[in-house]
Amino acid sequence: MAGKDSREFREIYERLLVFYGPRGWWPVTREGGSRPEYCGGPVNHSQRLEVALGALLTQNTSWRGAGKALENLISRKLMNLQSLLEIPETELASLIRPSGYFNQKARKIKTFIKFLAERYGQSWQRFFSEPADRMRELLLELNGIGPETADSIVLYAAGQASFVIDNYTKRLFYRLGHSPLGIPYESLKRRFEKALPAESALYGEYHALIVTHCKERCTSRKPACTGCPLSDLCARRGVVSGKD
DNA sequence: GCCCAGGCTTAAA
DNA sequence: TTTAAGCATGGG
Repeated sequence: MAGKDSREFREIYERLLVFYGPRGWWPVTREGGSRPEYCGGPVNHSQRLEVALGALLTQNTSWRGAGKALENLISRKLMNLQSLLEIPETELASLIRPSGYFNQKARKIKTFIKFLAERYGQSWQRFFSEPADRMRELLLELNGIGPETADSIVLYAAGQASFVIDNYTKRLFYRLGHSPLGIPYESLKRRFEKALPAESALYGEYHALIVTHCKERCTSRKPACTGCPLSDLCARRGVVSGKD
């Protein structure tokens, strides 16, 4: 089974990479820049923090709104532990309004920031050097961080191999005929991690390509199957349907 | 107006 | 243990 997944998951990856090209995930704001751009992920700790907050802010929300919320924080020089620790939760909520669920998300950000400060103090950057499994475990204990957000932080903020699953991944691999409709998160994650070598660059690119493909082509309502780079591998090619 | 968007928590069945 | 409701803005 792992052998079959291994061949097929790699083939899907190669096809998507050729078709769309490298995605440059996760978007980060350059030093002196005003908004997040796709240029290859974080290279400093302020950017790692930005990626982690972005992962919280984009929960069940389009990236557009999350990006705008990040811009607001960055333009006010708040993308550092001390400022985020000091800002009142209500003020934080008003700044991240465009990302939706702003009250809940403000609380989640506060929870995460307090965790870093209380556990690591001044050397909070050490958090990103925790082993991937340990980091994931710590994140999952925090209110507001579930499996996808935890994996996004481990993979894109810390640069460690942990495969990210999301609804796009579930939908695409269901349509391709590789997994049942309501497959549990951990189950699909394990399949990817067994099928592929544990390389953060590979995991990061793969997830980014899946998101691109599902946003641009394999959409919820009317998938654009004509010209799809995966159509000859797909169990549901040409099947027009409402959902799924 | 309805549907969807790079989820998660809490409470009810 | 599975299912539903709630969270909320913004674009198509």
